[in-house]
Amino acid sequence: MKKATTRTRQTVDVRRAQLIAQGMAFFGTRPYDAVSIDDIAEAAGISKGLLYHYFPTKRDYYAAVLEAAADDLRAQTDVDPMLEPDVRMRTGLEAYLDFVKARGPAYVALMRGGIGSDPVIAGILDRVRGHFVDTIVKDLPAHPRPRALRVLLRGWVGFVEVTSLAWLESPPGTISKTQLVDTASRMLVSLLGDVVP
Amino acid sequence: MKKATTRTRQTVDVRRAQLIAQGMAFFGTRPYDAVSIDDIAEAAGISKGLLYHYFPTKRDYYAAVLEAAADDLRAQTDVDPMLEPDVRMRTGLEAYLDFVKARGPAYVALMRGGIGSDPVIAGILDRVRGHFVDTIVKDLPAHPRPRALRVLLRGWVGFVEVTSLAWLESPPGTISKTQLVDTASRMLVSLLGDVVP
DNA sequence: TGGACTATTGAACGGAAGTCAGTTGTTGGG
DNA sequence: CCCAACAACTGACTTCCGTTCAATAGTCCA
Repeated sequence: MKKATTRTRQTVDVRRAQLIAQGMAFFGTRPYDAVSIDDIAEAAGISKGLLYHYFPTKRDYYAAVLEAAADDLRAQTDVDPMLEPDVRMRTGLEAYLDFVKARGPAYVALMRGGIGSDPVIAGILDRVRGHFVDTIVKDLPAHPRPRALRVLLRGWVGFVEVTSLAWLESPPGTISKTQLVDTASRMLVSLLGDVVP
Repeated sequence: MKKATTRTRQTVDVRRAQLIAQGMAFFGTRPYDAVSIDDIAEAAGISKGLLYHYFPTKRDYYAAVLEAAADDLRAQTDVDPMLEPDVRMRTGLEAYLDFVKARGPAYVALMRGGIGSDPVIAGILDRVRGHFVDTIVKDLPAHPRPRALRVLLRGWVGFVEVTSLAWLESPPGTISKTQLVDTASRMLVSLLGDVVP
C-alpha cells in the first residue's frame, strides 16, 4: 500500500479514463456548476493543475465526459448487421433501454446535459441522434427527399429518448420494457409507411 | 433624453419584465456560463446589485427566464376548446411551429436549456411536456393504465420537440410546416390507436 | 413639504476557474 | 547500472465572477 502523500504517476490513457469515470459519477449526480474542479481533483487524488493538463477548460472536460457517455451508448446499441431489419430494430431498442436502466445517471446527464445551449454540448447530442438516424436510413431504399426523411427520423429518436427518460423516472410497473419496444417499433413502422413511397 | 448617469427608478413589474426579456436575448444566443451578471446588468443599464434584488441567484434568474419562455409557449399554443379534437390538434401543432419559427432562440434555450441536469431546470421542461400531455389526455376516454399512456404521450411530445428543432436548424425547403403537422398528427393517431383500447 | 418606503447603487468579499514555474517519477541509451 | 531527457504532476498564485450589504436617492402619501 503506497502512502497517500506519494505522487503516483499514470499513463495518459489510464488517467484520462479515470478522470472521465470520475466525471460521470459527479455530473450524473449534481448539476454542472455545483461540481468544482477541486471536488473532482480531490476525489481523483490528484492536483487541480493536473486536470488542466488533460482538459483545457472545465467546459471541455464536461464535453469529454458526455462524449464518453455518448460513445458508450452507441457501442452498447450496436447490433449485428446480419440480422433481419425488424429483428435488428427490436434488438437495438432493447439494448437502448438496457443502457438507460443500467446507466441511468450517465444517460440523464447526456440527455439533459446541455449547458444553456452550448453548441459543443448540443453537437454531442445531435451526433447521437444522427448516428441512430444513419443506422435506420441504411436499411431504407433511396428516398426522394432524404433531408425531410432525416428530420422525421430524428423526431422518432426524440420519441424514444423522451419515453426512455419518462420510463426511467416513473415508478416501477408503470410500463414494461416490452411495451416500450412494441410501441416504438410500431411508431417507426407507421412513420416510414407514411413517408417512404 | 435622460442622462445615462441618472438613476432611473422603475416599478417592480416593469424592471422584472425588462430583465427577463434581456435574459432571453442573452441566453438564447450564448451558453449559460458565457453570460455574466455584469453583461446583463450593463445591457439593462442597471447595477449588478439590482439584479440580485429581483433574483436570489444567477441560477434562479436563468430559471425565471426559461419559465417565462415556457409560459409564452403554453399561451401561444392555447387553442379554443370548442373546436373538434382533430382540428384542435392541427391548430395547436401549427401554433407550436409558429412559435418555434418566430421565437427560435427562446425555444432553443428552453429545449436545450438544462444546466447539467439541474432538477429545477429539468422541472420546467417536464412541466411543459406534462401540460401538452394533459391537454391530449383531456380528450381521451378513461384509460385502464393512465400512467403508461402518459409515458407514451410524453414521447410523442418529444417527437414534436425534436422534429421542431431539426426543422428550425435545417436549410429552408427541407420540409414544410404542413408536412410536419401532417406527420405529427398521424403519429399521434397511430399511437393512440395502438394504445387506447 | 417632509418623512417613510423601497428601488437602486457601488464597493468589497469569497470562492472557484485557470496559469505556470518548478518538482519528481519513468524510461531508454550509454 | 547510471544519468539525462522527457513527461506526469504539484501547489501557490492570479483573475474573474457570483454574491453581499450598507449607503443613497427617487417616489408617494400624509
